[in-house]
Amino acid sequence: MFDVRPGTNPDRSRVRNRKAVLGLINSAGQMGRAAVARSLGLSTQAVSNIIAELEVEGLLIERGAQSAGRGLPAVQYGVNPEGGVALGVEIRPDVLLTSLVDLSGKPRATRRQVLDDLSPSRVTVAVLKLRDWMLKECGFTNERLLGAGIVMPGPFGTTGLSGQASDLPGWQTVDVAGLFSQEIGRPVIVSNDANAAAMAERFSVAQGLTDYAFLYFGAGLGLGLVHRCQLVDGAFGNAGEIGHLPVMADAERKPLEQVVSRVSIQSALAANGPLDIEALDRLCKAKDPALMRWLETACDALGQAVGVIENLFDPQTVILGGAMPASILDHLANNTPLPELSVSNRPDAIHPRLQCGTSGRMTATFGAAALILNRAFTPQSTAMWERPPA
Amino acid sequence: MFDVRPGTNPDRSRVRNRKAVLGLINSAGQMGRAAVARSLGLSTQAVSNIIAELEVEGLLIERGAQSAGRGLPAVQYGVNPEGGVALGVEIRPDVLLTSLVDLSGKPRATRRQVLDDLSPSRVTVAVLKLRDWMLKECGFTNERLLGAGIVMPGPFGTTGLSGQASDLPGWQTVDVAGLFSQEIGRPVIVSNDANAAAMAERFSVAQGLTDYAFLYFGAGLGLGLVHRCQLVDGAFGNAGEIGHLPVMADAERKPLEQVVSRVSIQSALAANGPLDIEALDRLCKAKDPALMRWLETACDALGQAVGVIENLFDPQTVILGGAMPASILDHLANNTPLPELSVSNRPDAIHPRLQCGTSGRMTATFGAAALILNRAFTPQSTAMWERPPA
DNA sequence: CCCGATAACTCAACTAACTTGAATATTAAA
DNA sequence: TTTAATATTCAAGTTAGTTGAGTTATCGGG
Repeated sequence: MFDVRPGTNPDRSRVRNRKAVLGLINSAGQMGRAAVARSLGLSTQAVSNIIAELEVEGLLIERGAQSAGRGLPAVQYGVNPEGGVALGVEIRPDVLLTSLVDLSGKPRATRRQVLDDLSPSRVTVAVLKLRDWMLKECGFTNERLLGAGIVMPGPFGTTGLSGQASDLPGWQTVDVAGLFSQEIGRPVIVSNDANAAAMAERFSVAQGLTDYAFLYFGAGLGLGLVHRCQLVDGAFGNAGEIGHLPVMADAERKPLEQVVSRVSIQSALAANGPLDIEALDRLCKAKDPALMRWLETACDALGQAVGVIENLFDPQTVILGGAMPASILDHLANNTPLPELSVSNRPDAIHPRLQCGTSGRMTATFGAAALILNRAFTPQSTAMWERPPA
Repeated sequence: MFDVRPGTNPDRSRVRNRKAVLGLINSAGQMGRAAVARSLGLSTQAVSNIIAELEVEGLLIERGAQSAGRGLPAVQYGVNPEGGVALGVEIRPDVLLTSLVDLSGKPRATRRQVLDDLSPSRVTVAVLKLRDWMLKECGFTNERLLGAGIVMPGPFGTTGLSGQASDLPGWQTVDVAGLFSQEIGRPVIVSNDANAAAMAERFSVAQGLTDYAFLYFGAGLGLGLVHRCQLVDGAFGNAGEIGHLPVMADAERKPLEQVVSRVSIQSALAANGPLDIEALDRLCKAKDPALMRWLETACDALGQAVGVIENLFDPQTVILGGAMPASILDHLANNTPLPELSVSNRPDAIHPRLQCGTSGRMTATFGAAALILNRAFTPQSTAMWERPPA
């Protein structure tokens, strides 16, 4: 499951340091060699060598010198968006979504393909084809592909939450990461939609944050937790199943998902027939009374959930995103009553307690790619989580 | 706050590898050089050098050769309990508790000192004195002291939960870690009681586990989260404030702490006057009716809380511990109804969903020391969580 | 009972990656 | 104009891990 080798040798040191340099420059926008060296606790020379290497490989580009006070102006380097791309794959019961995201976190291509047969073999074939199309369309060679992130409906393995409609038939016993990495020939990371979407925020709203929670509107409602720049996904990859959190709504105790989710909007607005994101956006902007009523109970329930997340996890901020119109997310972020009895209710807070992130249908698909980008920018946590041989 | 240098150089490599070797051998009990090398992905030679070094320093001891099939029997090494000690300090509003814990996680000495003046200066003086006494009593030289863990009532900083009785006056603005590490001249880690107690379990019930949650009975009820062998303590060190989690009890919505905590026992058994752990133990063993009633509602509420923890963090297990008699913790662990709608409700589960850990008054004090032991056994997570210079 | 396969371990030479210190270049402040 | 400060590079030096050959001890098969 975890192929991390806790031991460090020269090779692995270099890999780590390269990631550290890239990640630092990425989150700072641009930096000079000396500044990077100070920040990482390495010698200027070491950083200089690494940066030279990364520049030759096209991962960094020079951005001219910048004078800051006395002394020789430092030559600035920034991450080259063209330096690499990550493939994002989202497998849903009804559809296969893919995207290509460049090193700066910007989506370059997206694909949406309805599949009648979602068997692993058919999906891998489709993904390979889509990868080639998108790479060609964006003018990237195959060598520039850093890896693929795969998003699938959780929970993984058989749990007390299994057997739902969102489960993919025929995938339960498959080693998904192994399958795809064999086919694609690149590193593959598998996760659920909320975790992936949370990672995507590292390239937008959560840039520079180390600890945050991401509430994701997908089929239901999911939670992605980021601690010290790394996903907290649980022992079996199923952390963040917040949909079943009991909240009070209409003087009743209900699962959060039943009050705050697209399904719950749909049932609140049943009279309008099936609604897609654009339709919801229009209704929100028109202040549709039924939607406003839904928003009121949703805000109230969301406030309770945010309180639980804050007190259990103590994040810098909680971010809302996913398959919802930005107008509704905005309303939720701005009108949710946040509990006073919370560790996050701090007078000296720098970040808002609740804010909006990326919205839209493709959020998790981009997030899938972000799993790979994050890997390129973050030295592996090397805590010893491998079991000693029996 | 985090003084981690993400960059790796030969020196830091060695430090990491030493910790990896120690940690691996610690969790396995004993191992040979070759097995360690395989597990860490290092060459036998590298491990051999490191083990030789650790043996000279007294951190490892030879445990004889063990033949396993064909081939030269591997010389086994185990962690030498005498190799080092960690100082655990627990500062409470009413009392100062200290302990000395050896490398195997076994407490060697404990002290309980009532202080009328809890100012930082008085406490540091007292701690230094207690450290010297305990070191002398156990026959350890000062060089063998690995560091000190400090446990204080949370939450840290001013939050929406501040201003409670458990707050320590005069400590809010103090850099506690800096203060103590200056005085003691060793690494210092500061945390809250639940987090520390969770770390202590790595040396008993949670040995070999990578992901677990620990419910700690202290002044209230706290939660310690361990993910990939590392504490998840939140952006400001305040994660795990589970006491305010709303649960249903007696058909009402109440904070968990009001139903499951020592204070709540005390008010349920008000007729008996003030009760200490031993008194509670006697009542439990005598099946006192009032206590049994309390246990019933507590179990019910606990089940709800465990459900939330499981679905949000997906741990391998949830452990109960702290300032309660083992009899009560046992009852809770065995009689709590665990929700079926949980990702932890898996037919193929290896670990019990809920179990007992260390109980007693000193749990968190031992845990404080465990913070340091854990540091000695776990290579620092080197994710890049340092902010780039502004 | 002996011999060969197997595995742990060590020695010595080798290599990769980072560090150090001197030299050079460029800028701002005195 | 001089001086201090800073970035950068060059070249030599250091540390730690790797490699491959050789040694030793055990098991198991003939």
